[in-house]
Amino acid sequence: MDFTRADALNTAIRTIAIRHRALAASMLAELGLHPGHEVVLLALDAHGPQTQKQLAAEAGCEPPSITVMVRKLETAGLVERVAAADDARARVVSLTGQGRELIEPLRRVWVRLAEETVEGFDEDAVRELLGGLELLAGGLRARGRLRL
Amino acid sequence: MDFTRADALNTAIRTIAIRHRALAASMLAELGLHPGHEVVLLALDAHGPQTQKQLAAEAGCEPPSITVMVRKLETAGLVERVAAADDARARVVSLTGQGRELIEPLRRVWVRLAEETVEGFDEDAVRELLGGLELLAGGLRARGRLRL
DNA sequence: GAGTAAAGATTATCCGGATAACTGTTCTCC
DNA sequence: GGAGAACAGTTATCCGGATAATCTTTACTC
Repeated sequence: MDFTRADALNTAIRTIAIRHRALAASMLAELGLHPGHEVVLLALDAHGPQTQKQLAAEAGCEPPSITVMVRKLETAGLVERVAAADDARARVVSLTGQGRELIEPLRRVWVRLAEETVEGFDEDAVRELLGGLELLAGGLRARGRLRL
Repeated sequence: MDFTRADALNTAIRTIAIRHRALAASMLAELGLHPGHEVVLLALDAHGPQTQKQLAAEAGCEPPSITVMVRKLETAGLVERVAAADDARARVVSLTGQGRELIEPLRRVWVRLAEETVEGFDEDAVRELLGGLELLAGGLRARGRLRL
């Protein structure tokens, strides 16, 4: 690949990353959340109570990041941690009632974010783009240097 | 847009953002750089000495981020800042000889990163994907809440 | 069963990047 | 030409996310 093309690709990804996150941040702020928290909450909603290790895998980030986020969500009253019955090392995280109440608004924000992200794209373009993004994500995930 | 689709889109973008950055970080580390620095160096190489405001615009991030990165690049000896001749507020940043020497290896790393990112994609798929990413980036840039 | 390896979680410390607040300079307009 | 708005930059402080190291508990192996 020539440099111009490579730069265009890397720059586009960087720009999308920064802007999508900024947009997410401004929308999530309405719910008192920071970007990253939504992933944890949605994962808990989708797959029920689970350990932080599982959460890390689902959220696509490292355990220490989960520890911190979960602690903040816990002090915010959205989540609770209890020691796992069968393993004293593990802690099972689950949504509190207050956390569950936040899920519906959160889902709406999540949809609005996606819609704004692809605003101006027609149906086919979105489908094509989504396909490409998922391939890209899959490829990067596979050859990532990360532990997960 | 339904939730499933929205989630797929948001998650893919988040995953790509994290992984691409992680991949970049591991490659840039070979040159002693952190992600973000390369954007500044490449901008200086592409468009010559410029103020930090211009750098912020080119790098797609906020002035305070540029201040810190430029200071680190300066202490690393890759960049130097001189007061602008016509404006005592502004500081013009330029590459040092040592910084210029890093450009070629950096460009190679940048190309390698892009190649690894789209590994497995054929020529047409890359072109299509790049087009979609640039549209996405443009749209997000346009409706961003950021100052730039 | 004892001793070592592996795993879950946490802490500390680094980084980029954001906003808010502040400093100092330039511009504008009366 | 003097007052106030606008602007370049910096600092302080927040956040997510990463790695490395540590602690505790479980699992494996002899």
